[in-house]
Amino acid sequence: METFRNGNKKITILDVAEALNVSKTTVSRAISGKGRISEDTKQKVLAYIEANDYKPNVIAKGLAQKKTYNIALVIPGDCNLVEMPFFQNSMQGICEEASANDYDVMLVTTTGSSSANLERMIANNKVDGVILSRSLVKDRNVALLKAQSIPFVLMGTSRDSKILQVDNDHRAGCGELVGRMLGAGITRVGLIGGSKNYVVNRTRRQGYEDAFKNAGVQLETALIFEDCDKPDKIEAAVEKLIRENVQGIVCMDDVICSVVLQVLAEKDILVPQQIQAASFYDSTLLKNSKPAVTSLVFDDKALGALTCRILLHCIQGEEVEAKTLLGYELVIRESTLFG
Amino acid sequence: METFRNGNKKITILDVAEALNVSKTTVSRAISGKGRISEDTKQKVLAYIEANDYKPNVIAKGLAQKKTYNIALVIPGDCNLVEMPFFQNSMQGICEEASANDYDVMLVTTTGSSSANLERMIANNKVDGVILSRSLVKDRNVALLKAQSIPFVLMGTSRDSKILQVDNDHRAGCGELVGRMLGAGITRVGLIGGSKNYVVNRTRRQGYEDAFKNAGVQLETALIFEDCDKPDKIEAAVEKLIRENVQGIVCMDDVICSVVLQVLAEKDILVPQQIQAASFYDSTLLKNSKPAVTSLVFDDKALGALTCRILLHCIQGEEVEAKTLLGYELVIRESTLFG
DNA sequence: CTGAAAGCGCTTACAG
DNA sequence: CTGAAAGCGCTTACAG
Repeated sequence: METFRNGNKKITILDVAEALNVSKTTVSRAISGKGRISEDTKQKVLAYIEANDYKPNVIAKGLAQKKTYNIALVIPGDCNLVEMPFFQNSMQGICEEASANDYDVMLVTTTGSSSANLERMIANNKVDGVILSRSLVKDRNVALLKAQSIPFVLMGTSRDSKILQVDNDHRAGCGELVGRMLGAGITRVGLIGGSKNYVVNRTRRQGYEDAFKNAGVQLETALIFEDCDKPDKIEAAVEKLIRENVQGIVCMDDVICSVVLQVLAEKDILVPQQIQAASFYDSTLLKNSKPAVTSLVFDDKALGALTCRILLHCIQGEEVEAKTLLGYELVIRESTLFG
Repeated sequence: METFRNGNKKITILDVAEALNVSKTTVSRAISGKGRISEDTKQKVLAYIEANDYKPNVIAKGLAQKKTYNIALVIPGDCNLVEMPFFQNSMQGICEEASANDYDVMLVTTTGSSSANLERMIANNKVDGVILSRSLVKDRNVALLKAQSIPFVLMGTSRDSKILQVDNDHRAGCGELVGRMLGAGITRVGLIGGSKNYVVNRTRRQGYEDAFKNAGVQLETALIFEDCDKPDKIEAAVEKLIRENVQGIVCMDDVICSVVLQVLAEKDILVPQQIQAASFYDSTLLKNSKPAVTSLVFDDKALGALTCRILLHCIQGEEVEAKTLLGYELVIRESTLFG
């Protein structure tokens, strides 16, 4: 019975040591590459390991080294539809990068403002570091992490310059998009954005403001609508913008944009002839809509991978950039009329 | 220096043993509740632990017990927009349930058909069991898991009765939905579904067929359109269904449904007066569309939690149901005309 | 009821 | 270049 249940019992470092008539120390050294060891014995050990499919027990290794080879990824349990692709894609980038470095990622979903789950995981010594993803303006996870002095990096933006952060450059992206409109003589351009609780939405607005400053065009706050997280708020915003005679509307996400297009269509306002439209969050929604929408595209997967890499460096005690910004791409489609 | 860096150094079982003048064994027993121990000393230990905020090192505990207190969650790295809410919500259910049982969940994203990442995690002994989520018809993860004889449960459906599975009852849900239409005299009802590579889409079709069988109505395969994973395929399907004079259309997801509504609107076909429509995947898309769409709603979070619970039971060697089905809710809105 | 000791599978000074 | 030994922080027969 026993034999059956242990059919594929894992072989340990001791097994290979005995088989090769060397010490565990030697085997360990051959694997880690640390410490002096002759090339000969090293190859011998490596060959045996390869042949017998030996895999070191990472848990035991971790115990001895006081490491876990795990990182935690904290994502909001209650994110909205619009943000799911961001989390999905960045998640994949993180997992792949971690895997490539023999790390694994533990998932922590935070509900509401409670950081109990993260706390538990840290108290249990289960991770070497953590990735916080796209945070709210008021984030209690940050406070927790700081108090525990555990390495962490924010995949997103924060005004707190003390926390490591890497993000896509929403500000520059939005700046260029709006700047192009202004440059094309479209000076009355409205902005419709989601919840101001999200730092990312505030960052986008900054890009909008930058563009006006750079173009020397007077900003009109009456053309800015934030916290439009429900269809009716978006519709109201569009109607006001129409009354303001805007020539262009920039939307902070694809859902907002599709509502905008719908409202404009209902009112028989032509896009782009009468009002131009552009958006963040390239998606099938925007690609397939009529007209196809000019939009900013970010590489979320690359963002995840980079964030993970930076955290890993940080865990290994290396110096890392305090803030890293990744680029963007502006895909121009039928909904706009600039170059 | 040292002292600063170890400012919040974790206290170990030895520390509490010495502080209390008992053995590590005793402390361990007080915590685990295993083995004989006097109520007095137990309380003494527990009190000290509480007061000094001692947390056992789960890694060390795991090493000694040959357990990890981790489970892996495998999700497709490349799922489409429509499925994201499913993964997000079930993920949350899983994490919460795991947390409540002092387990943590490791994330594995599989790209394409490669199960390399899962393999690595298992080889590294990092998990006690794994949850496979909504699988493809041909799933190589299953084969891998079986070969390793590691506990796993599928959050979804499979024809392989040997694998533990828990799913929402898409079949019964679809059966009831279509059955209601048939019962209301709407006998020409079309079905438009996504990729047949997904088991869940096949399951839904079964429900559709069940309804016809139960109602004694002859099924017409000409009214069934599968693999409609692109807008143009959906449009083509709708046009054919119109020519077939259908009275109702059932869509397998909200994106399909929104395309269907769009096509019908373009052709000035009234919903529900001329053609009724219903869908799976309740979402804001369906709730806010005009008309609001009758749809099947499933509790993905509960599904995740239950799946996790079953896996945990399985890991603990308890008997579990081979297959568990969770209910559904049919939300009737303006797009249909039955009771 | 309690404890000393061995063990989980590794790593790493230390000595040779 | 190699190994014996101690240690990471727990658990668990075994003995008392």
